[in-house]
Amino acid sequence: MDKTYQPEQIESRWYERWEADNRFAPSGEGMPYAIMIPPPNVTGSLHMGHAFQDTIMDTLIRWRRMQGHNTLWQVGTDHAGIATQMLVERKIAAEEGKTRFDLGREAFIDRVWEWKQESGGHITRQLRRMGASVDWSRERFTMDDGFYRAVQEVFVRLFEEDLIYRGKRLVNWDPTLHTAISDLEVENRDQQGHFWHFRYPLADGVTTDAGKEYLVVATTRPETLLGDTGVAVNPEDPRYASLVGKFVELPLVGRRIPVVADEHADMEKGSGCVKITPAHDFNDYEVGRRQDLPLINVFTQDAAILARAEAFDIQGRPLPDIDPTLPEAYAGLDRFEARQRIVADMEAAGLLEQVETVSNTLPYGDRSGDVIEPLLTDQWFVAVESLARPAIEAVETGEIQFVPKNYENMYFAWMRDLQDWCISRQLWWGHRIPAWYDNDGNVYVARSEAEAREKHDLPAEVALTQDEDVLDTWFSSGLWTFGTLGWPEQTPELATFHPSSVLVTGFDIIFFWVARMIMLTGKFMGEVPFKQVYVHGLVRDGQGQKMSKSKGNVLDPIDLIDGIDLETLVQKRTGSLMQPQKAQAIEKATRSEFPEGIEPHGTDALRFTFLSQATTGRDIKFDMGRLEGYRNFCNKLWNASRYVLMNAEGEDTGLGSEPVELSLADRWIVSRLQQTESQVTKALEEFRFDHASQALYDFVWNEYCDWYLELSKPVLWDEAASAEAKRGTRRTLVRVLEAILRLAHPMMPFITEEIWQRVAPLAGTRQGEGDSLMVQPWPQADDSRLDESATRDIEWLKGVIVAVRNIRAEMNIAPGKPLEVLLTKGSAEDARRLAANRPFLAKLAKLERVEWLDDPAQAPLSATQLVGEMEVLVPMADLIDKEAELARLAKEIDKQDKLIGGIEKKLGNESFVAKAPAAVVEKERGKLADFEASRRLLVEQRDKIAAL
RNA sequence: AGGACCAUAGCUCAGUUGGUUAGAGCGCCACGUUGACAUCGUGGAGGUCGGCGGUUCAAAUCCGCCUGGUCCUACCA
Repeated sequence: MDKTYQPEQIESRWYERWEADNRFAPSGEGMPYAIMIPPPNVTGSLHMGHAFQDTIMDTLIRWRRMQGHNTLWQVGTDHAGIATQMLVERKIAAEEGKTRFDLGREAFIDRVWEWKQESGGHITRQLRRMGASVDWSRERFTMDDGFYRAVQEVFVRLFEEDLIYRGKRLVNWDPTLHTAISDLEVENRDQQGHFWHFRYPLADGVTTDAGKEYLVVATTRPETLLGDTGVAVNPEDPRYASLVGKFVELPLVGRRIPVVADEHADMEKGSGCVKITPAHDFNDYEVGRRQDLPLINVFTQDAAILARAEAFDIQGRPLPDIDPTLPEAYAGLDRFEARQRIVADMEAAGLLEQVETVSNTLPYGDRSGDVIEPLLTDQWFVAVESLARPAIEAVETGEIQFVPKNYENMYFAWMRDLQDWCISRQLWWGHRIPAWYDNDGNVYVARSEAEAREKHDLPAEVALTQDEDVLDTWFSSGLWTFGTLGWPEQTPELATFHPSSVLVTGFDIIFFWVARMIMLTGKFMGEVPFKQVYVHGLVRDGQGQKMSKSKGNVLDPIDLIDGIDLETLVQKRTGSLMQPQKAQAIEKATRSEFPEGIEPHGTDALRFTFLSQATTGRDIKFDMGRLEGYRNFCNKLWNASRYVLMNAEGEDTGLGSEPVELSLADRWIVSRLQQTESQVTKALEEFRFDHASQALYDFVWNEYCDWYLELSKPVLWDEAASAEAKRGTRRTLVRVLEAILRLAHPMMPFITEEIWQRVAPLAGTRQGEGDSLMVQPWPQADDSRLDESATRDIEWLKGVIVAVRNIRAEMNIAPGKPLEVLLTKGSAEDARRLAANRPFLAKLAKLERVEWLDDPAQAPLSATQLVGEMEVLVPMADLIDKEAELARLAKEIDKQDKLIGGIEKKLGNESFVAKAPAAVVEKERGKLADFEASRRLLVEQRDKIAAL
């Protein structure tokens, strides 16, 4: 083995080997355990969130695989409608100066497929780099033929059950992308805005109770005035009671619109009167429905003002009786321009009463960045009510469990207030809606045009055109758990692996995806899509900032693995920015944060870092320091293995029938191993990856390396040690390491496999050349191997060694200087332990001589430390700096006094003694005795030195 | 406005059902190259557990209020 750990070499090699050996496919034996990967965007690239998520899934899958489960990690990618279409549109625009309309639908879609072929392998390659043990043979893409069949089937069946309908509804419209988007794709941003108070003259000579000839309404959106179809007042409002049923004359337009009573109007706010624009505001739409007001749309699809408005009733039927004329002056104006003109015209007409500056929030499309417009359009919807009920129940009954549990509340809150789901998108890239229209506008929903004709008996002369729209991406991803397993066919995989075991996902897509999967899967499979949902937080940068290209704080997981030099990193972060003016600041920050670029750390270290930071339900501030620390941990494991191999390869490791003797240390480390195995297993069961990684780290570094390897040296290197003892220690070294590798493998697959290949033959666990750590049994703790007496003995030994080290440090004695040590005031047990551990003590504490002193009175002047009741003495003679030592002792005594004081106070409290459990009281008494003993020793020592 | 979550060492975080001398890693200080490892070893400094109040014999832990932060939902006519 090389002297230093070099991850890049071993990682790609092992992944290829595993894949070639078909290690990732289900074994076909054991209990099924399945995870469906949240499908990343096919043309996307791996970001920190993916890397984190993939690490968790892979750890679970590898762990369960080793436990003997029949594991399937289903892999695949998503076509990601809007995102991908926009990307290709931009690319074509940049390269050829053409729009998708120049190309036409078919040619454009061909181009998207081309782009998918070109770039679609990127993210899957990166997934491999992360070590993801997904079953590549089953890779799916949401636009595959098979998956499309599932999508069509679901659409058609839902339609046939009246759970899908088409209608003219108010939807979130993106004026840039020209498509409807869901509520969830809308991002609310705080803004400084204006609040205009307008006078709406009352018609027919009516006046208010206060004698005014107008009502005052306030709005942040004056341009929608053109579409007003009413003014609402609160039914309880005495000021306007007499006006309900009367009319106002809509300024600039001249339309007569009624004053209606509706609870939407808040008496406390403004004048108490609200203008109602049902076609351009979601609340007003509801008021319109309640009050039977017409809907008047005044916007084009670009959100510019129409020349002639479009009037509909609440069912979306045209209302020819309403005069659609709009003032010519505004026709074709963009909404924001129209706003200014309308405000100016109102002011000129003396109808502007007041302008307030207010802060409000505006809806933005999270893809386009444009202000979203509520717009009346024809769309397809899923009626969710009947689907939501069982979906809520599945979580209520615990059939699906969220981890951590508090996300269930978030889920319930959303599910109980669910609006019908708009599933049509005015895009080209996606699953085209399986609906056909004849020339009369009749709609036929079927799996194909042929089926539509057959079902509805339509002769060939009847021309049918397919709906232009495609489905919301989340409609298809909602079928992910069963669609990937071959549904609607009843495949063996579907029978075996559905429901899947656990979904690993970010809280940000609980609504987009998780909820919809539960609903659609419940409907079509009659069961839940997964039994548990592990919800993790967002990966943020070291300062807690969201990573984003525009902030220039993005870390690429691959760069953390392979390293990147500063110049390349700067270029990566500042290249092709939307706001190039930020480049300088980003460059500066990057140069100061990574003056040397980023070192390579390897996949295993990155994975271990993610796991160690995977704490429950909170965001992760990615810590470069920990990444380095865990890279060092890999190195530690590497070097410990080198030591073991150096001492075991070519030697007798106790596999044969020769007698074997286990030392105290051997028994101790085996005992501690059992505990570690329990801890790691328990932590994984609870999704506490931080605990699992911590337990492993502790055991490997602080016990196996720091103590056990050191304790093995006296046995292996001492000529006097017996062959049986050497065999026992070698065997323990090798077997414990082999168990460590199995325990660590799900978290750090590469380094463990590499080492295991060398170590396993010595432990007798490798079957042959082709064997892999991936399929070794998961370590199971054997409680019969817990050894408390060995543990106590080793703790004693560690205590004495640490005591001597302490004395060295305090007395400024060179670490290498051989010392003489006396032990005194101990029990027979202490004496026995000394006898049993003499060589270990000598080696680890660098002692020349260690003697038992029966009579404490004969102790020479010494530096002392306490181990239990026993004193550890290092005779100091004239080496002591009197003043310094007295000061140190005084400080120590003071510390003990405080501890003693605290406990005495406690024990002096009658209620404590009376009410606290006896065990607690006993424990306090024991502590008191300890502290007092320490104090006595310190005082004795002080007096001795003071007397010098 | 309502709700959720968070606040522990300079930094990133652990701390199961209340009883610990409050922990880890990184960073910091001192010392150290003998053959696993300087990507290391040994020792150390550093915290009134955000603030106030309450429950309790006992609170980092339970309850209330406050402050600060993150996020979600709603509103913003």
